[in-house]
Amino acid sequence: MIKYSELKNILKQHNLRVTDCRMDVLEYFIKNNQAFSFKNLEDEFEKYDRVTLYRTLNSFTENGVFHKIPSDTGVVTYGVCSTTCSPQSHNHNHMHFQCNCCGKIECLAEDQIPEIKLPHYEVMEVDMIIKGMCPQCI
Amino acid sequence: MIKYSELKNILKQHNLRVTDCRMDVLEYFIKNNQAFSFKNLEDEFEKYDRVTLYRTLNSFTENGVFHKIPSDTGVVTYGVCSTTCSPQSHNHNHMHFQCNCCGKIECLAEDQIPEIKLPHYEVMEVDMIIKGMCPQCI
DNA sequence: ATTATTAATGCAACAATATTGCAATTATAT
DNA sequence: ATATAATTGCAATATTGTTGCATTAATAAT
Repeated sequence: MIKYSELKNILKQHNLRVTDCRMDVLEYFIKNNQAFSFKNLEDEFEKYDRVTLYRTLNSFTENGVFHKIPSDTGVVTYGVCSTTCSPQSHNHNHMHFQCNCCGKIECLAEDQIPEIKLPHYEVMEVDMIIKGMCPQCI
Repeated sequence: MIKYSELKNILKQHNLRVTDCRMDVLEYFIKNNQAFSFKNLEDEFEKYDRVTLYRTLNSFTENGVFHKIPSDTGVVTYGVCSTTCSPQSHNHNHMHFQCNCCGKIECLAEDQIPEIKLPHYEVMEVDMIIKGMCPQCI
């Protein structure tokens, strides 16, 4: 269980004001340790206006608290950035796992991403989406 | 330049009727050798109704002619599947490159995808999104 | 602790994106 | 050439995301 003061510090470290909505959303992501879409949040936090949730996701993304996770469904999900990310130096290499059974999306350790070399290209960022079965569903 | 009869064969091989819209869309993808979004098609093919283009993309995807390319913008783009793909056996490993400069999205050779091993997980499909600069933009 | 300043929230309206039903049309098989 | 079955275009609808603005709340300054 993450402490209130820790959540607060994360917001402050990213130059974000501390508000109820931001605290609740951030806590929800961290305590579940998985990625969520806007729709997930809308269902979970009916007490907040849709627009506020959109803006929360946007400000978190712009300020390096969250990163967007690519998907081929048109539905973007968001994950908490590793602690080394900031608005200035954002770690752009991510590895994500999506379970075909329960649908859960997780962020996996970045150091597992193999180095990619492409002749004639300049590689700046690598994002891997791995689909399959998670330990709980096997 | 791809021949009319070849395009026709691709459609027939995937159990799709040959229509003007499908021929035009497929030719557009193949001759440009890159990925396009719905929006791209809508701009290119004003002669066809938006709904028809949506349905064309969906039928191509469902029948293994196209595959969807993940993105973190919420805009899905589509790429032509390799010739070995069919509705029955679809090759699910893809490597895509998106140029941060010109925006072009390309499908890269599948054999360049490194094998991923995740303890406790069952990996079924790997999709890599690589961002950077393409040869033309460097 | 109180006040001034600045930012976030909620609401309404709007914009963009995607889907469905159905009649008319077109493609394929016979 | 005709029958059958699928695709198209249009209209309506649903879903998803954004903007402007008055009110409210959070931080900084006193």
